[in-house]
Amino acid sequence: MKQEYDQSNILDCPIADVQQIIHGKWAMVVIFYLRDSTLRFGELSRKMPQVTQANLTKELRALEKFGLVHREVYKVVPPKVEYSLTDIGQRFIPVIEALETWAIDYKNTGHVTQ
Amino acid sequence: MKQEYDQSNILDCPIADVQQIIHGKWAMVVIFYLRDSTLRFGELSRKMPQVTQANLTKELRALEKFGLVHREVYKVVPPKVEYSLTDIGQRFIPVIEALETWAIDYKNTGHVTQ
DNA sequence: CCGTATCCAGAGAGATACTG
DNA sequence: CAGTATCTCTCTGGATACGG
Repeated sequence: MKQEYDQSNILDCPIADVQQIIHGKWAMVVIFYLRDSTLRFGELSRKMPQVTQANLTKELRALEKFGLVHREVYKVVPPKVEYSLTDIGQRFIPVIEALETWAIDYKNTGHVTQ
Repeated sequence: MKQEYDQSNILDCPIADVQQIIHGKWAMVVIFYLRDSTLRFGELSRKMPQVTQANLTKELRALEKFGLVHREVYKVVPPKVEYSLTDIGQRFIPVIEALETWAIDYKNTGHVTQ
């Protein structure tokens, strides 16, 4: 039988909490693309062709649930849905920027992913 | 049959590359604990009681493989193994710090994980 | 003390087809 | 246009036991 443990207080380490929110494979990439502008579902989807619509929807729903992304539905035909970062979502941008800096550094020092 | 695709060039988005490296559940937590000092395996293990030894080993091997963590083995009895951040590993610390700042912000604005 | 070797279960990522 | 609905399948995290 699987052992029970309290996922809400994994460690006295704030990083572990973040992991709860940003564990999706495409979570940070979505935030990356939304940082400058509001995007429609199709626009986002075209920027991330490797992600299926189903998975993109799941990721967006997760980010919405955790309050990082706002979903605005327009009652028009054809349907129009726009995604944008919330306030706390915007405050995540410095993390993305630090990550970008590091990624470039990583490549420039001869490291390779995979 | 599963379709082949090039994982090394997923998107023209540097964040996607980082995801290749930092996808382990405990990767960032390990870096968090190693940022100030070199730690022995047992010390690290005690700081992260939720992680089994097997998984901690796996994560450390992965981080070593990607060049973020250095593993120093002392040929003594009993065995002594020390882990520390490499140069490129140290340069990841700003990301961790940005993440910490955000995590605190996230909680202070009434958000909850889970 | 610091691991390795197995095994298993579940989450999640992908493919595909369909709908208001 | 912007999703659902399924189904599969891999990955990896967790449990447990053993080894130099």
